[in-house]
Parts: sequence; structure tokens; C-alpha cells
Amino acid sequence: MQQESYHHGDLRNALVCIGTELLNSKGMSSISLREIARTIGVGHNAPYRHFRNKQQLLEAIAENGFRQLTAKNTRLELEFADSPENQLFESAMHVITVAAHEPNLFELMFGGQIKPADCQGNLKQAADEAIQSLVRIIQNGQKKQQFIVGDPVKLALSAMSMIQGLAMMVASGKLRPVSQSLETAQMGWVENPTMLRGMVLQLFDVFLAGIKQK
Amino acid sequence: MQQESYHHGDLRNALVCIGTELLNSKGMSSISLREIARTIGVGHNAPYRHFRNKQQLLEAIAENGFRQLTAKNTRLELEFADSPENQLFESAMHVITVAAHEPNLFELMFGGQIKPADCQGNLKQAADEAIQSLVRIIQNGQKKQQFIVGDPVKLALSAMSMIQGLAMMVASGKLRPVSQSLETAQMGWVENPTMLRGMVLQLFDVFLAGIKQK
DNA sequence: TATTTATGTGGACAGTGTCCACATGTGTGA
DNA sequence: TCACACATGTGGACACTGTCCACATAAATA
Repeated sequence: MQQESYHHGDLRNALVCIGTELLNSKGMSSISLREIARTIGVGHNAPYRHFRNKQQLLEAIAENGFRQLTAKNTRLELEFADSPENQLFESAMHVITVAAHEPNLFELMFGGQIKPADCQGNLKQAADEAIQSLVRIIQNGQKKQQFIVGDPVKLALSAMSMIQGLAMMVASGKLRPVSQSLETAQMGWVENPTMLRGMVLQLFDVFLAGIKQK
Repeated sequence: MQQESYHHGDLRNALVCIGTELLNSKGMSSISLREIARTIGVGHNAPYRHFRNKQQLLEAIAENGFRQLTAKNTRLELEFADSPENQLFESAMHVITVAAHEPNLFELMFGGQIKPADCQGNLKQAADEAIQSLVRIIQNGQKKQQFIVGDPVKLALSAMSMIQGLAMMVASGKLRPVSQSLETAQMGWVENPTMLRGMVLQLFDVFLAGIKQK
């Protein structure tokens, strides 16, 4: 399985791949370039042949994440071609699922560690494409007169805020589905996917009520 | 100004205070216990007399942040006693302002570094109080029949999602106010407070449309 | 006043990101 | 085919980090 040659052959990819795994298992604050290299079985300096520094590797990992979001949204457009509302909900659900299953990747992508505006090139482009794929979903809804008229970018940003907010609370473990009374309102964890989906549906309804064409 | 005595006198407070400053200026990933200690002018081990480890100091900083949010919300209830809608908007605006001015503190509070559910004691309590102060604002609106009926906790979570999402995008520099067409839709920075407020107002409208009593 | 307790100090250790000089392959032009 | 440039990987070094330890000092207490 392991090739013993001096040159790895596909180290850049391996770094992003193992980096993502380690990010998810060890967490944002304790991930280290050296451990990634060690895991791959390569010297602690090899990564520097492919990335200028640790930050650049993190950016590559995030870029990868954004591309997957875009791809998912594009697939959803086809899968729910007749219902932009479903496209929007499933898109949200997907982001939230990522937030629940890979909270550290989610935080890397949408947290402060990485500022797409600050870095030119691939990362910024990937992030822009992700937001544009959401704008397209909004436009689908407007064309079918299911969503209110208005600047689709603003609606998309609004939707994205809602989605991000939910995802963020899920990712950071601050949301709990069952909370009947004021006294027990608290931040907590969502135990299983079914509950998660139901909860998201409920909260999403409030947002949809604001965006739906009457 | 500086007392030269062996004992600092109020080191715990100084750690939280200077820690917050350094967090905001240096950023989440490059803040260090040793530099905080150095800045205060105390040995690199002194902090360990007040916090078990770095994580606990970070939690104390976050706790402080949550308490300030709660205090702000309580003040807003009085200031806009006749308009829960204003209470809600100004509360959101405040969170978003914190996100814009102290993005690192914001990220510490709402990011994955800290999980209130995991830590008992003061931090969890402070975080719960913050969310409950928002629930109270929602209830104010329901009492005045300005907001739709329904579980106030769910509405508050929904509002919080919206607010968090906006704040997150602002904090991480992924939001830009001017983006007319699909082609130019991108993540960018918000240049000034006036624009920020206007933009938040617009996006918030979508959410309010869903929560307002008709 | 004597002693316990709270608080601060310095040294040590393993681990980190990043720089450097050097080693080893791989591909290219003569 | 061969010499050589270039891409890629290695090990050593450095400053810095979080955390542990034993020790020092001040404050509180008996």
C-alpha cells in the first residue's frame, strides 16, 4: 500500500486529505503541520514544498470544502427541479449536517481563521462560487414565483445568515431541540439526525414565512 | 502606576482584561498565555495560580462577553420599552457590532473553541442567561401582539440564528453590502458602520416579515 | 510570633512553525 | 546517453509555546 520511494508522488493531495481528517478528529486548535506530515510518513519539512506555511494548507482545506458545497447545491437544483423551496431547505440541511458531523471543518470555512476577502486566488473564487450557487437557488424560486421579488443576492445573504447561524449553533454545540419553557432554555447538544432535521424544519419555517410569495 | 510588589493584587482580573485585549489585537490563533503574562509584567507561570490552563482563561474571557450581552439586552428592554421590534433589532445590531469590532472575541464566544454545554459552572450559566435575555425580548413582542404566537424559545433560537449568521459573516469578513448582480455577488468586507446598519436592516426585514404579527 | 495558605518565580521538557543547508530523485537539452 | 537544472524530501536549528516541578515570598491566621 505504502510506496517507499523518496518522493511521495501526490503529497499535496495527501496533505489536504489527511489534514482534513486530522482537523476533524483533533480540532482546530491542536492540529499541527508536523503531525500531518508524520501521519503521512514524511519529514516535517516536506509540506513546505507545497504550501508556503500552515495557513496556506488550511486555506486549501477550506477551499476544498467550498467546492463541495457548490457541487451539492448544483446537484440539489437537479434533484428538486420543481421545488426551489426544497432546494433551499436541503441546501441548508446539508450545511447544517456538515456543521454537525465535521464541526471543525465548518469552523475553518466560516470562522475567522480564514478571510476569503484577504486572500486572492482559488480560495476566494471557491467561496464566491458557493454563495453564487445559493443565489441561483433563490432565483429559481423567484422565477417560479415561490419566493418574494427583490434582489436575489440580498435574499441569498439573508438565507445564508439563517443557515450559517443555525449551522454555527449546531457546530459549536449550542443548540438543543427540546426546550419547552423559559427556565429550561439553554444551549445544549442535538442528539440525533432525525431530531436535528425536525428542529431545523421548525426554525426554518420562520425564515421561509418571510421569504415565501403569498 | 505599576506596583512593584511581589503580589499583583488583582491578577485574575488583569488576565481576563489584558487577555481580551490581546485576543482582539493578535487573533485567536496567536494569542499566548506567556505573552499575556509578559504584558502584565508577571512570570509565565503566575496565570496557573488563577486558571487551571489556557482553556480556562479563554472560558473566563468568553463568560465576560456573555455577561455583557445579557446586560445590553436588559438595558434595551428599558430603552425601547414600547417597541419589542426595536429591542430585537438593536439587540441584533449590538451583537453584530461586537462581531465587527471584536471579531476574535465574537469567534471565541460563538465558535467551536468553547462549548458551554461541556463546561459546567459560570460559563454555561452566563451563556444561558444571554439566550434567556433574548427569549424575554421575544416574549415582550408576543405580549404586545407584535410578534406571532408560538414557543418563544423557538422564535428566539430562530432570531438568534439569524443574528449569529449575520454576525458571523461580518466577523469573518465574508459580507459586503453592495452587490447588485449575480456576477458580482461575493464575500467581502463592510466598510463603515452606517453601511453596516443599513445592510443589517435590509436583511433583518426578511426575518421580521416572518416573525411579525399581521 | 509561628505557621499555614495564597500567590509569584525560575528551570525544565516536549511539541510547534519556520528557516537553512543538504540529499535525492526526475526530467530535459546536448 | 549523459550532464545538469529543477522539483521535491531530509535533518538540524531556533525561538516560542503550554504545562509540570520545586522553590520563594507575602498575607492571613492561630
